[in-house]
This record gives sequence, structure tokens and C-alpha cells, in this order.
Amino acid sequence: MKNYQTARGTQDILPKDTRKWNQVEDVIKQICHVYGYDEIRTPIFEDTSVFKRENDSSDMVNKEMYSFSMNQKDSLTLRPEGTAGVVRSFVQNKNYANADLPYKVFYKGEMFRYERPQKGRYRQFNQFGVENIGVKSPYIDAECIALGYSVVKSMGLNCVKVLINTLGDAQSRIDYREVLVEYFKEHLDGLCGDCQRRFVQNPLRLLDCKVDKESEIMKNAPSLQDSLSVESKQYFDQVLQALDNLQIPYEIDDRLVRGLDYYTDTVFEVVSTHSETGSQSAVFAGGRYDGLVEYFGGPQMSGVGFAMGLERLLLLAQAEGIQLDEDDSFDVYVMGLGEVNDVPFNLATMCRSAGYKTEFNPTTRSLKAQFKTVDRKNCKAVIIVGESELANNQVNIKFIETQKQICVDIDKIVEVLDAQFEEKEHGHEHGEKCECGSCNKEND
RNA sequence: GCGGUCGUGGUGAAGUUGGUUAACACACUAGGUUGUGGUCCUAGCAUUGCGCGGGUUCGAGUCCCGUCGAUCGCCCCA
Repeated sequence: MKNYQTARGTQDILPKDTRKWNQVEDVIKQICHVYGYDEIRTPIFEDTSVFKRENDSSDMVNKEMYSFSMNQKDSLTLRPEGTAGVVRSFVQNKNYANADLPYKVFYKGEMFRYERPQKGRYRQFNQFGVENIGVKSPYIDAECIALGYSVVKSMGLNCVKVLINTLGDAQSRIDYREVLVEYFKEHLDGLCGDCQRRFVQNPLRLLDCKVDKESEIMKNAPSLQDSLSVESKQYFDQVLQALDNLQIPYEIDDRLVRGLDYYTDTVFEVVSTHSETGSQSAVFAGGRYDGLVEYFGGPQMSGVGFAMGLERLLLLAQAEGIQLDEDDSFDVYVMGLGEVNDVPFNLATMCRSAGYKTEFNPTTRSLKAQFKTVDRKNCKAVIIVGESELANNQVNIKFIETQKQICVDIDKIVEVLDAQFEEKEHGHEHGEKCECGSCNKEND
């Protein structure tokens, strides 16, 4: 028998969880709004060349992309990240010419990477990210970090720290790469297998190797700082000053190099310090890119941005014990007893038209059972449609919190609800008596 | 892509050197209360079924192989 299940590395987000997602998305929208970033929605798949750029050595681009072709000619790819699509769009729509710069957008949505799944790492996952294109300024780098930091903080996360570094401008980076290659060429034999591979594919990444971290070869490696131009050094200092200004704590990590090849100057990574995080500790990360706009055919313009892993954000929130459940209670629950036909259904419709979140029960389960459902659904008021009251065009209404039950005319039901819910809002109570003559079980 | 651990109902889980009826608890359903819940009591609740498919055996949830999935570390990255 075949088992139907989600494909590896993908998951259903069930109703109980979408409430959390909505909350995260509300925080994101609110903060982006305050910072003046508007939402952009680019396609989930693009021409492969958008993501796979010449000379890009990252694994993400070379080994982890879901690429496909429908006609043997074109190659399309499910987006593995957000920045490339946004920059492509920026150039395609000539936003560099007719918009006020910087161009400030945020995106959120599914990304796809063919990796071995782990906790906090999925093949389909959600990222929120921002891009600020067109103006190069240390203040903007700092603003970008501040925005992401603000989202994380607004979610209630405490165990995070900002790591920051500079890669220098494009030339510094190229120079340094040469220096590194020159140095490691002599010491290849002393490095671990992964590093030997990195040496060929992406020499910069040699720096954050965990195995060789403590080795003499690594410690004596030429520092990136020495290849930095005066301008880049100065620029970095200004970014740090701006962060001081914002009172955002950070740690300079001169071994921090990002995986994507397009970064220049500022790079940063915000990681969780919580113990249960496992190996996937980065919450959001990004940096400045000087060459991308030009690469896509635009003018020489710089940009900066970050991407945040939303599943990870949620995971960390959970690890830190942050409650994200929204109120899922119902206002009204309508239940029927015996032969009451479509009265409960009609009552539910009336309540809904009046704006009350209403559930009704179309079955003939016992009252006891239905009240259990009421408890589970956390309903505030229950309308009980019984045959004897219905003879007088009346129904019982019970308010759960006060345990008060009254019998009212059907066409007064919304009035009674309005009165009760308004009372609650204003926080006081006045003893209402049952006005029904035929009803002998008033308040119990 | 590499190495390790794991996979029993709606949930948390027992399951002894392979041995006959897959514990226990929670949740759920029904009844005790001929029309009112959150306590209590009683009963029911894993299509001969233990992720799926093969194999060994008189006999497998327990052993072997394959496969799918989860998870941990590496790689990579958000």
C-alpha cells in the first residue's frame, strides 16, 4: 500500500500553526512599513541564469537548485533565494531611472534548495528579506541590520547576537583571494579534505573551517584586513559607528565570509545563542553587493539586504518559550435538541451577519457531548434550541463565563448578544433577570 | 554528498534471550443523569495491525536486506 506523504524536506503548515505564521507576518509588515519598505512579489521560478551566475562557486547555486525544462531548450529554476530575483526585477523595470533612490523593498515567500533536511533546514522553506538598492551608505547598512534586528526582537527573541565583518570592495576581495590562494598553495597537505576542496571552489570559505580552525596554518593565514583598501576600512568603521548609534550590540568576526559570491564590503549574520538550536543557528544574514545590478544589465549601483529564515525564527521562538498563539475562541455556539429543523442553522446565520464568530452543530449529539465541544472550542456564549421553547418562538442563551442562562425571543437574539458583549467590553455587569414567563430555569 | 541514531494508535509511550491476547496513560466516543460541559464511575477505542517492501524462522514489533521518512553531526546555508 502506497503511503502518501509530503515530499522530503517539505511540510504541511496546519491551521494551528498558520496562526503563528500570521503573527510573524504581521510583525514583518508593520516593521517594514515603519522603515518605508514596500512589498515586492517576484516569480517563484525564473530563468536559471538569474540564479546561476558566471563564476559563482557556491554550493547553493551549483548543486542545490531545482532546475527543470519543459521544452528541452530553456532551463527554469525554483528560486533558492530572493535577492537575485529582486535585482533582476529592479533592472528589468528600470527602477534605477524613474524611482526615488534608494529602492526599498521587502519580500517573503517560499524558497527551494535541494539539501539534506535537518531541523531548521528544509527543501521548501520561507524567507523574509529586504533589499535596499541604489545608494551606498554606511547608514543604510546599519539601517538594514536594524530592521532585521527589530523583527527578531519584536518576536520576543532574546538569545541572538549580531556578527559582522567586511570583505572589502570588489578589488580588495579579488586581491585577498589571490593572497589566500598563494598562501594555502604551500600548505595544502596540512588541510582537511573539505578545505582542499574549498581551496579549489571557494578559497574565502577556508577561513571558517571548523576542523582546521586551531591549526597553525590557519592561524598564520594572511588576514583579510591587510588587503582592505583605505576606503573599505573607513566604510566599515562608519557602519560600526552607526550601529553604536542605534545601540545594537555586535561582534566583529573577521572569519565571517558569506557563501554567496556577490557580497562586497559589509557582511553580517545574526545567530541564535540558544542551546537547543543545533547547527542551524543563523536567523538572518546578508550583506552589501556592489556588482549585482550591473551584472543584470543595470548601471553601476550598490545594494544591501538580508534574508531571514522564517521556520528558524519560529523554531527559536518556540525554543525560547515564546507564546505565539492567537485567540482562537468562538463568540457563539448554536446547538439543537430534537426536532428543531433548520432553526440552529438560521440562528447561526443571524449571528454571523451581526459579526459574531459563530459555530453551529448540525448533528443530534447529546447536550452533554455538545457542551464538551463548546469547552474545546472555547465559546463565550451558547444558544440552545429546544423543542419546548421553540413552541413560543424562543431559545435559551447561556453565557459561559457567568454561567447565566436566559430564555429569549428568537428575533431578539442579536440584541441580547450585543448587550452582553458590550457589557463585557466595558467591564461591568448588571443583573439581568430572565424575562421569560414560561421558562422556569433562570440563572443557575 | 558523507557518517551516526531512530520509526509501535489521534498523542506520550511499554513490549524482557524472537513465542502465542500489542501494557499503561492522555485524548476521543457512548452510557450512568428520558434537555446543559469542565469532577467521578462504567464501557468502547491499533482494517490479525507495529513507516513501506522483501528475507531468515515452526514462530518476528523484536533478527537480516532494501526502501521511504525524521533526527544529530559534517558539508552548505536562512
